[in-house]
Amino acid sequence: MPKLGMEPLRRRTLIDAALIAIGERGSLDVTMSDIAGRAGVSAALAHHYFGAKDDLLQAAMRHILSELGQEARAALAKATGPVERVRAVIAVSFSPSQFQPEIIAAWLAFYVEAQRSPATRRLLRVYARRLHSNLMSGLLPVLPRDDAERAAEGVAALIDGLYIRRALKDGAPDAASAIALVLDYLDTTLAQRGKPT
Amino acid sequence: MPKLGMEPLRRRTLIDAALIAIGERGSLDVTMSDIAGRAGVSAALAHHYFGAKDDLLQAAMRHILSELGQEARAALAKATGPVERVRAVIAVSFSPSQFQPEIIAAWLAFYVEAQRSPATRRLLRVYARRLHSNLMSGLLPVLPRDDAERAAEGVAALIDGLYIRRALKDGAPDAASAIALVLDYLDTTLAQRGKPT
DNA sequence: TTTTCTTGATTGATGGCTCAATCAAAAATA
DNA sequence: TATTTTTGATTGAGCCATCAATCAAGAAAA
Repeated sequence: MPKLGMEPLRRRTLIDAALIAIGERGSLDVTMSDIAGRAGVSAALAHHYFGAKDDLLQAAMRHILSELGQEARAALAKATGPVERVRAVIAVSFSPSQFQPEIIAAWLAFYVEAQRSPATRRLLRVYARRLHSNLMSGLLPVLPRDDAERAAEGVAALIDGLYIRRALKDGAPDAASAIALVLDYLDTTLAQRGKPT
Repeated sequence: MPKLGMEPLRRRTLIDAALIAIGERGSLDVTMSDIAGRAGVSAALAHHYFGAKDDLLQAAMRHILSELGQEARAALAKATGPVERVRAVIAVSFSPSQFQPEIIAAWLAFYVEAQRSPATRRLLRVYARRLHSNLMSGLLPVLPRDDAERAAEGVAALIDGLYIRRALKDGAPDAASAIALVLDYLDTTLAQRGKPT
């Protein structure tokens, strides 16, 4: 029985704490002390395990990205047909674990960070490409390539837009109506251009 | 003949400088010295005219909001019919003066700031409401209220989403294809649900 | 003991903001 | 007109707080 060191536990705890802090403040403008405090350790320890603050933030970003990817894979596995794949991708984007103010605030903050940090930009591009390819895997069988591209771009933009609007949480759409809106867009597009299902 | 003081000139210059700085860095993480330097004055003077840094940033936000509003009013005035009004709103959102990386980066940064600053949040809500009402003024005459609401929400989300995607400037859509995408959404929605034009 | 884990204390840098002082031009006064 | 006074514009210098990052030394575990 391999005895694990503290490292994985600490890293995980610190990442969770970082995401909570980011979510609460709504930006990456959080101090290492704050994060470490939430994790119940000293700031020095956070540096010990992550090196620099940026590395911890990167790890946090990677974490939500990886969770999203996991959910997406699971949902795609259950999808029965092409269009179902697209619906699955949409549903995951607005699942309770993703479409909540804290996570959304973190996403937004990371988008801003991407302007400055090439590493973060790279991560966001990975996400964008994965989303695009997931959508295309469902759209290509039922739409001509050009229309599929357009539809994928539209769905992706809709998702991002609904996210950002949710961040203002004023008349922000809840998950249900957000999903409905995107599905409506999808159905309309398919009805107009798609091969019959 | 009223002799103007330096104040309006300086305020304007500083606001421009702030927007350039924000656009370049891609976030509100700009120093007063940087902004003042670009404006060719000392940091102390910036404080003299604006008080706190937040006040200057607020003013900068108000400025781009006001420019957008002006363009929108002008475009709406020229619109001949309801649907033309909607098209005008869309066109303005992607006009060269708005849909450029620096301005978009500023928008993004302000969305993040809104998480922390109630004043900024208020400003963004003003924008959101104005956009919504502009869209509705064109949609209500040709769509049942519920469908109009949905369409307005969809168009708004699409616009925001295309903005945020442009910020990553990877496979980012250019203005032309962004407009095309939104117009396509509009036409499709109208074709499906609208009264004939 | 040796190794791992953890922290308090410290440092160096950054950056918002204040303030006293300067300068120029206008206004008031002589 | 010449002189004094006032006022707005402007800045350099520096205070002060915040924070990321380091380090050396202490606890805990092996």
